[in-house]
Amino acid sequence: MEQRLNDGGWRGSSDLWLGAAYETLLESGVDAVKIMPLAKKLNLSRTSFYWFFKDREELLGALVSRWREKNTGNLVKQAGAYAETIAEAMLNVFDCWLDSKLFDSKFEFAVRSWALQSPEILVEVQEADQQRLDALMRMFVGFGQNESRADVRARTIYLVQIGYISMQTEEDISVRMKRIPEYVEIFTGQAPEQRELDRFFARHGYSG
Amino acid sequence: MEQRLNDGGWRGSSDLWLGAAYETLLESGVDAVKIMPLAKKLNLSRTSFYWFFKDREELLGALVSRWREKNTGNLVKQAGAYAETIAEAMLNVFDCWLDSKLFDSKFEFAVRSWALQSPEILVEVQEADQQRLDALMRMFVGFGQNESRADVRARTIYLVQIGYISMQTEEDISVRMKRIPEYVEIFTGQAPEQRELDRFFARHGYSG
DNA sequence: TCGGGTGTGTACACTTATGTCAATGAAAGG
DNA sequence: CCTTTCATTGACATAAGTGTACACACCCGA
Repeated sequence: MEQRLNDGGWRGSSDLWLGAAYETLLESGVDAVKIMPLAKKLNLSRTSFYWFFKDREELLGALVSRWREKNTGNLVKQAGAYAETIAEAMLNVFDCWLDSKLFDSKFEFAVRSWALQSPEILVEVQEADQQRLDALMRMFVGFGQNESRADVRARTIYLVQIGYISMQTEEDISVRMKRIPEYVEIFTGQAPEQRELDRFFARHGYSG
Repeated sequence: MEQRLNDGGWRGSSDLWLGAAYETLLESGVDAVKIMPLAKKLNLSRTSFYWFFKDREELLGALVSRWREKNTGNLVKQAGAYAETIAEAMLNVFDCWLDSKLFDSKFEFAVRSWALQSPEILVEVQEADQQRLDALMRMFVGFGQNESRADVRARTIYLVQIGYISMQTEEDISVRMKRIPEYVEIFTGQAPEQRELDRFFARHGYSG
C-alpha cells in the first residue's frame, strides 16, 4: 500500500481508534466493534492497533468510560439547575433531550443494547439509571411533591426519554417542540408559563 | 454422543432450531444467533440445520415473524377493549405490561436492539410503533380528548413502557402494582376508581 | 550521524463461523 | 423386504476474525 507520509505527520493514535470504535458502536452495535474492520475503516494495518491497546477488551472499556462520563453527569446537573417553578425545572431537564452536547442519545441506546449481552455493562447501565432517577426525584421533592408522587413522576419523564431513544425516531425539531408544553403539563401536573416556554425555545434557537 | 432415540421419537424439527434461536436472541442479541452455537446448544450436528432452513437469513426472518405476530396484535387489541372510563381503558392496556402472554418485553427489546444494526428490522419496528401509537391515540380520542392531547398522551404511555423495557429492570410485581394508580392518573389526568383498580388487581392475581 | 523510542506492516498460527456435498440411518408403507 | 421420506452426519472449501513475533521506517536528541 505504501502511503506513509501522506499527510505530513504521523498517523495513528489512541483517539483515532477510539473514535472509529465509537462510530461503529453507534452504527452497528458492539459486535461490530472489531479490530480488523476498524483498521480497514482507518486505512491502517490491523496490528498497529496493539500498540495503543492491549486487546479488544481494553478498547471496549475505554468506550464505556466515555459514555459514563458524558451522559449521566449532564443529566444530573440539569435536574439540579436553578428554577423558580417545577415547570421551569422540567424544561431545564428537557435541554438534555434536545442538545446532543448534553446527552448523546445514540450512544445511550447503543450501550443499553450492549448491556443485553454483557452482565458487566448491565451493571454499569443500572447504576447510571439509579443516579439519574435519584436526581430527578430530588427535583420533584424540592418542589414539594411527596415521595411516592415524586418517584412515579421521575420515572415517567426518564422512561419517556429512554423510550424515545429506543424508538430511534428521526423527527424534525419543530415537531418535537410542539409537544413540549403538553409534556410539561403531563409530567408536572402544571402548565408552563409562556415566558418559561419562550426562554426555553430561545435557548434552542427555535422561534415557536 | 450417540443419544438418538433418547425420548422415543426423532429429534430435530424446525421449531427446535427456532426455539433455540429465540432464546439466544433474548439472552445475547442477534449476533449471537449463529448456527454453530445453536447446534452445540441442541446437541445436534451443525449441518443438520440446513435441512430445515435455507440459511441463517431464513432463520432470522422466522424470528421477526414471530415477534410481529405476537406483540403488536395484543397491544392493539387491549387498547381497543371495552371500557367505561378512560382510567379503565388505561388499565386494559396495562394488562400487556404485566402479562407476558400478551406482550413479550424481552423479545421486544431484543428486536429493537437488532434494529440498530439492520435497516430492514428498523423499518419493521417503526411500522409496529406507528400501529401501536395509533391504537392508543384512538383510545384517547374515543374518550373525548382532542387530537394533540391524545397524541402526546398516547406517546407518553407508549414511551414509558418502551423505556421500562429498555431499562431491563427486574422488579417484584408488588413494587410495580403500587405505582399503577399514580401512573393512571398521570397518563389520563384522572384518578382510577377503587373498583376499577380492584378489578385490575384481581385479574393479575394480586391482592393490593 | 547514530541510536533509541515510536509507530506501522508482513507473516504466522490459531479459532470460529459459513455453506455444500455425498453418505448414511431410522421409521413406515406397500 | 425394498423403497421412500425424513433427518443427521463428517469432510471439504472458504472467509473473517484474533493475537504474537519480528523487521522496518521515521523522528529527535546526544
